[in-house]
Amino acid sequence: MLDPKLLRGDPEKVKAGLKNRRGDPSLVDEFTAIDEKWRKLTAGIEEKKARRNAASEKIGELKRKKEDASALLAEMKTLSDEIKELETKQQALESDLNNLVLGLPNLPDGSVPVGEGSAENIEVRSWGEKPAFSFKPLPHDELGQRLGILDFARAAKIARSRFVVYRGFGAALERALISFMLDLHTKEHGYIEVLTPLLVNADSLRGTGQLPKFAEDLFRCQDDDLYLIPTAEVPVTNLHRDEILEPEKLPLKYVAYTPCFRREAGSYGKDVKGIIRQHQFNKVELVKFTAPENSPAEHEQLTADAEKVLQKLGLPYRVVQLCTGDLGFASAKTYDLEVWFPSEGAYREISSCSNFGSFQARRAGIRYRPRKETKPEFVHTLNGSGLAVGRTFAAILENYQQEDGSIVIPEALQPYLGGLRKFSAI
RNA sequence: GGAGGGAUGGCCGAGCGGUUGAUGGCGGUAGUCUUGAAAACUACUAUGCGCGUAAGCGUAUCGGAGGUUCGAAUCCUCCUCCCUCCGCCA
Repeated sequence: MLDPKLLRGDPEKVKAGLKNRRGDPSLVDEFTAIDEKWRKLTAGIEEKKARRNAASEKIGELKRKKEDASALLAEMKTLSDEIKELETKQQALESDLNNLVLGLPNLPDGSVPVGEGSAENIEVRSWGEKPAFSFKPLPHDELGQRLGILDFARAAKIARSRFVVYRGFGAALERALISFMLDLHTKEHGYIEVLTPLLVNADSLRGTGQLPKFAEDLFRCQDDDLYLIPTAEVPVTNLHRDEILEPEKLPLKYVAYTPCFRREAGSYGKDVKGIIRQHQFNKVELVKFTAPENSPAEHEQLTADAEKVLQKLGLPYRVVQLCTGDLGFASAKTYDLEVWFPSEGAYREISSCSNFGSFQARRAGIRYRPRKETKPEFVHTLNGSGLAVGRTFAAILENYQQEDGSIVIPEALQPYLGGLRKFSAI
C-alpha cells in the first residue's frame, strides 16, 4: 500500500511512478477527489461528535444533581441521528478509498531502469559455464519420464493436468534439494527456518498484496474461507503482521520450505510440458524484515544468498534486473535469477528477489521502533526464492544429463542422496 | 460435534452505563540520592486519523462486525480466536 500522505502530498510523483510501471495514473486523481470529500465529511462529523460528547457530559452532571435534562436530551437525539446518517456516507467513501488504494501497485525504486516489459530487463551478471554436449540434450520432462522418476499421466489421473508425481530417485532428489537449500541458508547464511501453515486467511493475503487484486490466481477453500498459499512469502511475512518489532532483532531473516499452489489462470498453453509451471510446486523461500535504510544492501545480500545455491550446484545462471514495466505488483525493485536450460538453449526464471520497501509492511502493519523514545515506523520487507525446487530439479536433469541417459549428481547434493554420484534408469 | 469459561495498553491485571485512554503492578525512559552501581523516591511512558508552520486542539480505538442509549470497555445480537471437560481423530 502506498502512503496516503504521499498520494496527497505529491500526486504527480505517484502518477509518474505508476505510468512507468504501466499502472493507471488517473487512479491518483480519483483518489484525490474521494479523499477530499472524505476529509470534508469527517471534519463535520468530528465537530458534531465533539458537541455530543460535551453535552453527554453535561447530561450526566444534571442527572447526578437530579435536575431536568430533557431539553438537552431531545437535542442530542436528533444530533445523534444526524451523525449516524453522515457516518453511513463516510463508511461508503472509506470503502471506496480503501479499495482504490489497495489496488494501487508499489512505485518502482529510483534505481530501476524504465521499460515496457521483459525485453527491457537488464542482465546484471552471469555465472558458470554452459555445458557442452556431444549429443542433442533432451528436455527435462522427457529425461524424467525415460528414467521413470516423473509421472505426468498418473498425476493428471489423480488430480488434473499441471500436476506431477515424483517417483523413486525423483522423489529423493526433490527431498535432497529441499534439505540442501535449507541447510545452506540456515547454517551458512543465518536464516531462521520456519514451517508454516499452507492455508492462510484473507487478511494475510491482503498483507502481502495477493488480495484483493489477484484472487483468480489462488486456490480457495470456500467452506472455510482459507486459501492455499501461492508462496511461503505469504505466511512468513504475515508472521509479524500487526506487530512492533524490536530494532535490535533486525534484520530478521527467515527461510521456509513450502509447497506452493497456483491456479495459473490466464497461462493456458504456456509451459504445458514438464514441471516448469505446475499447480503445486515446492519452493524454499527467503524472507527478510529490515530497517528502511538497510533494505538496499539486504536486497543485494539476499540475492547473493539465492545465487549461492546455483553456484554450489554448479548450474549456470544469470542475474537480470527487472525494468519498471516488468515489476510485480508489490515490488519496488526485483532481480530475477535465471538458470540455463540446455534443451531450450535459454535461461529461465528460477528465483525472484524483491525489495518491497514499506509497501507490504504498511498493508500488514509491520513496524519497528528505531529508538525507545520514537514512534514506530514501518519496516521494509524483502523476499526471494532460494530456490524454486521443481525448476532446480529440472535444471539439474538437463545440465547434468549424459549421453547414456544417466544423470550425474552435483557434488554438493551427494551427501543428501546417500553418496550417490550418478543415477541411471534401473 | 456437545457443554462450560475467557479475550482490556509492551506484559500482568482491575473495571461491568456517565471526566475510563482506561486504577494498580511489572517493564521502559529521565531525574533525585550515590565516587560509581544497586536500592529507594519522583516524573514521564499507547496508537490511528483530521485540522494546525508549531504548541496544540478534535476524534476514534478495551478480539471483530452490528445494535440499544443523550452517552457503551461495561447491556443485546452475530462472528473469530483461546482455555477446560466429553466425543472423534493422525
